[in-house]
Amino acid sequence: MTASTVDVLLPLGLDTPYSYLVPDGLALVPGDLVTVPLGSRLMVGCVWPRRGDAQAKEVDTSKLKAVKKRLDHRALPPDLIKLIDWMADYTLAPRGMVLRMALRHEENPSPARERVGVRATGHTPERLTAARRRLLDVMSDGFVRAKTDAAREAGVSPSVVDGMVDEGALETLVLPPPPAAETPDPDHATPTLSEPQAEAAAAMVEAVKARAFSVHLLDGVTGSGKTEVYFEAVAESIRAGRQALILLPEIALTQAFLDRFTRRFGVTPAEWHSGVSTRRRGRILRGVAEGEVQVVAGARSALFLPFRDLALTIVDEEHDPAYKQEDGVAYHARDMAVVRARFSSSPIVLASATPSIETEVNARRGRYGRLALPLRFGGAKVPGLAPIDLRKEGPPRGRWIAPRLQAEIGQTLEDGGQALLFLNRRGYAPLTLCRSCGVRVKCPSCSAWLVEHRFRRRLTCHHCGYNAPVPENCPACGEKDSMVPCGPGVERLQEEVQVLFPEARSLVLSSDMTGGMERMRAELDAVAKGEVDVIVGTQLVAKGHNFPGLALVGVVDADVGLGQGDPRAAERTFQLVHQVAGRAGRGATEGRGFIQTHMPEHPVMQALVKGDRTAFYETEINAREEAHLPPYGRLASLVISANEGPAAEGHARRLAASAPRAEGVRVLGPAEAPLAVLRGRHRWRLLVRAPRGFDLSGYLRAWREVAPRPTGNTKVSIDVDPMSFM
DNA sequence: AGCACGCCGACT
DNA sequence: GTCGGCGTGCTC
Repeated sequence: MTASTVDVLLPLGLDTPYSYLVPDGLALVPGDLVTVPLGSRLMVGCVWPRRGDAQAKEVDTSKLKAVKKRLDHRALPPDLIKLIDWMADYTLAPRGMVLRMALRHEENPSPARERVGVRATGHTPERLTAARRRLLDVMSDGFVRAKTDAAREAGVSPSVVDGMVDEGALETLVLPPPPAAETPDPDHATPTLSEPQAEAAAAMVEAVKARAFSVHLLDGVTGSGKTEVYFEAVAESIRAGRQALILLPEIALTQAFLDRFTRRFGVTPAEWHSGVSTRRRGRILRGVAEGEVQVVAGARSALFLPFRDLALTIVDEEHDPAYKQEDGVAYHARDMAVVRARFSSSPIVLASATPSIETEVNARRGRYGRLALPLRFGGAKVPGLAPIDLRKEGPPRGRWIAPRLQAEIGQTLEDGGQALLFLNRRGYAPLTLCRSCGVRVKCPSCSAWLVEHRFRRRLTCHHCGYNAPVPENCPACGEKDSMVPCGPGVERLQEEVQVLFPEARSLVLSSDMTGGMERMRAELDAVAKGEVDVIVGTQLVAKGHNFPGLALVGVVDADVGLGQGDPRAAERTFQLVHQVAGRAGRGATEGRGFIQTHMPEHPVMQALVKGDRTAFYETEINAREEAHLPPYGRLASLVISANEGPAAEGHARRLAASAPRAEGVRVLGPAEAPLAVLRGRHRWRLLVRAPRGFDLSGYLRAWREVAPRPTGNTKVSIDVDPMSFM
């Protein structure tokens, strides 16, 4: 009689599960979370399905240790297990590292702190102070309240509550844990939809009812009411008592989104992102696993939540590059969401005003259904963009606002409207150099310039976080007071606004704003109330916020990132500028937009100026097809990093030399990676190009088998479907 | 990911 | 002579 064993996958850099003995009386199924001994410590792992094929090497039974215990609170559902296996195969990451992403948020299963409530006993104490009287008044309804709530409602300090408990006027009792999220009401406020909106909504509702895998592109310009439309599909999944996941780029999970959700469903959705406390996440996780939490709005990590009955996934702003995770396991959350939808036999909707080329092509090929929304009837218009040719009518030296844009801002302010200036550069100046010797201030551990943040009086590296005070004298030649800032950032642009329009109230909105979420919320409120005249913002302003009073949008430098010939840069510029332009004219007023550029003839600029989305997609899709770039070809990038440059380069060369031959596959490089040094690591890169439909992961796995092992501190990281084409 | 083991340089 | 740096390999 052989003792039974299970395979347990551990959240480590291991690709294969380990076998453990199962103690008598413990029933385990795949997906169960268990504590197991590993070496000298205990750790949480997940019971994994046995591979169908006879696992090649059985471990010596005498070596097996036993499962310590099963964590009772939840198990990973089968579709999530499949997703983890699939992702590991696809990305070449160790299975355990993918599992880690699904377990990360519950390393400390919250020891649910007991909440204590109080209730009136009817007994009145002998000494009644004013505070005590108020408290008893509030409590006289006989309801149970949390201690702090009772104190707050009565306007007394918590010690008064404690005093009344001691006197016997109040009794304490343990409160049940609060629900992870309130139940959304699918019929709270049903919207009036235009005909095209209703059609798109109906198609999505049908897809939810079908309980089968399907992908739809919900394609509608800013202001066409995409959110309201997909909310109808969410409502259907709630009605069916099932679950919906709404993925958003972290930065777009704003109050504006939550407000819209609340207006539609009466309550806020469960939020899942890095800003949510561990305790709260623990509760949401449990609720999701048990099926009580019906709607989660979350950033990409929400993809790994253990939904009990996933009925629908929405990927909002599906084109957003924030969905791509670069470090650790390299994956694209949008693509993985599609895979999970397939494994859970449920529909997924990709929503965007400016779909990625990949998604657009999938829709054109008919692989994805397309639900197109025209502009909202009777609503405001998306502004056209007037080009300002910086070669002909640029601003004077040291300024960034061209005379024509200045005049337009002036006119807008006179008319009482708000203006938004968009510049995708944080800080004061992207470069600081010595006027005397020309030296540029570099990051000591990255190949990047330090960016001045005048507000904080520091120079900062945007790649590693290094920062130092702004030097008064040149660090190279010692010349006094010779350091000058070069180029604009949003802070410097605001300075220019203050000079040009001394009366105007201006505000900088960027991700490194101090004060966190609350400050940001307050600032946005101020904007909405019309307390701000000119907003100067980075890409943050493009995402999700509504500025009802906005009458003018100025794109200060549309050329940022363009010109190096990276097709992805063109796509990104188009998407970003298109979105920023969409911020204007969402209210009653018709907005106007201006775009400053050195290359007005560039196809991207032309498409933006004419508001011609179709032209952009035609040009870009043709270019991709001709160059056999995704989605008409496949790419993988291998970054070889080491503490010393020659070690990285040497290994990159040996690696390239060991590449297996395959029909249609080319290995390009090695070349220095775009950021040649990052956090003190020297980086070289290989790029693999393969035909469409080629099993790139399989090829890379075979390559890794025959490749020389990296030694010392050299590391190879693989990115299948990288964002960068260069 | 940890943790132990082992091989090399520089100190009480 | 030992302490301790890190590079390497193992954990069912």
